[in-house]
Amino acid sequence: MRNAPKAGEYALDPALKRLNGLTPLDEPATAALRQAFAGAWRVPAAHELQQEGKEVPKARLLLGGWAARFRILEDGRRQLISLFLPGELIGMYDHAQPLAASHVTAITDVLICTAPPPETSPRLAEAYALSRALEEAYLLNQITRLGRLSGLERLLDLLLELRERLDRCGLADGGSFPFPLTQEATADALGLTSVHLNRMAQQARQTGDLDWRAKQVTLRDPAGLARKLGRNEVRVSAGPAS
Amino acid sequence: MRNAPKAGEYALDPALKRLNGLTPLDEPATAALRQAFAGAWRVPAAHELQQEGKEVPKARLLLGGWAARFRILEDGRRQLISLFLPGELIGMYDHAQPLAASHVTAITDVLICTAPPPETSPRLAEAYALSRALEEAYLLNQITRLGRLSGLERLLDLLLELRERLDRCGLADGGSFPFPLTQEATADALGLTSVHLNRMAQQARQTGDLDWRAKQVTLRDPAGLARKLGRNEVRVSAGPAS
DNA sequence: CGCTGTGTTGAGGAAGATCAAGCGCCGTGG
DNA sequence: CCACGGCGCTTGATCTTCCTCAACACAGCG
Repeated sequence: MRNAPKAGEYALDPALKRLNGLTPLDEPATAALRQAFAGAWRVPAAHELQQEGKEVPKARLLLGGWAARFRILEDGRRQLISLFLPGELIGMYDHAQPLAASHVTAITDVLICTAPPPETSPRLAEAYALSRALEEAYLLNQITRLGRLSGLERLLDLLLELRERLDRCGLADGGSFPFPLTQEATADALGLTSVHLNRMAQQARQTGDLDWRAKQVTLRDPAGLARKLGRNEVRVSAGPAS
Repeated sequence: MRNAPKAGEYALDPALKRLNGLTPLDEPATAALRQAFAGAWRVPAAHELQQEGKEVPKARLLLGGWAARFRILEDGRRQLISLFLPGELIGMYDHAQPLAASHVTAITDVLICTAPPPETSPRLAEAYALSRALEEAYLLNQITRLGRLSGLERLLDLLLELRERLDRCGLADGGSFPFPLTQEATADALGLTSVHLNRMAQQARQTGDLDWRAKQVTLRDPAGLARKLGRNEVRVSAGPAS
């Protein structure tokens, strides 16, 4: 975790930028968010944020760092279901006593806070709704990735998605972005073995599409790559914003 | 579609049974639902209910028949993302002008109605929330299925899930239930080719675990099979009801 | 300085895809 | 009534992708 910043180093901007980018927030919303940020706490890498089958605590907002949602089978096989990036919601449900459908752990050191309730402001509620719709769309992406793409395609498709998502909170610099997952964890996300993932990564390097070292990924020509893979940007609302 | 009942033949029970099983509904909720049922309409098999990228019309409730959510890649590869069974919600979102993240088509002839708004009653809102949480849990199931299970495991795991879901609306009879998907469509759901799926099905037949013919599936000993696969029932709430 | 975790490479094997053909069933039209 | 055609299911042969097992290199860290 060499390159994972300490929790104290995180700017609060990414989360605010993402939510505000989903839909313009009003004064009560930003005020509530800033107050929530003030009560944020840090969770070190590899620690549990949620345990499958246990009751989900209050909805939380990820302010900095990466977390992952996964399931483990009885024989040890592991599937990484999705990733949580800065500005994304963890465990927001509308029903009583929700149970976690998966584990969640911190991948890097992580900064989280309690999410202000949607009743705070209609604008905040709208931002949450959009965030959850995006989350669902990412799950659908993951399903088609695992079901119908080859190993190499899966890797590149995932990286393109992450680039797009990080861009929403200002954490992508062109085709470059932090990528704290080990190859092992990446393989678990893509339904591959780490050995095979490694070979696919080499292949992507040799074609020049990918530079991946020291927890940092650079995609040469993300737009062209997306076109080649037949991947288009995720949109969940016909409105002017996202 | 020989065995698909005509839309007119559907009882309205399944949907009501499912929703009421999620959380006990009150008088306003059941009244609103019955009124919505009265305005239900029929969509023939293979017709579109929703188109990817287009704006989602009002939220709908599936009263009878099966529908499927899927994506198609540019080169024709197809991934069936999830299934909609009687009593399940289609296209309910909390934000303005939602865009469909996938296609939805009717697999059998289908009976649908507009879903009464959640504001109708807090009980109805709770039922919707639980329904959506279950839907998310099924997506997670699908992800681990595609990512980490073998072909044979995928088939049996999916069938176990469908049995459980149909049981919620009273459409499963022990280990037996209607299964209107072709092998081709089933393969698309499981990320396999139809040829390979066929072989896995034969294998399951030979071990006696599965009887699948004429759009009808029977699982011998679903509980034992679930145990063998390490699969446990889906629960999304710690409350007394599901 | 040795340990552990992560990435890399090789050789061989298994799961699943592809290509191709045939069969039964049913609806359609002559 | 029968011939035809299409669709869904089944089977065989061959090829590719991905997995398994094993070893080693390298870096960070106690």
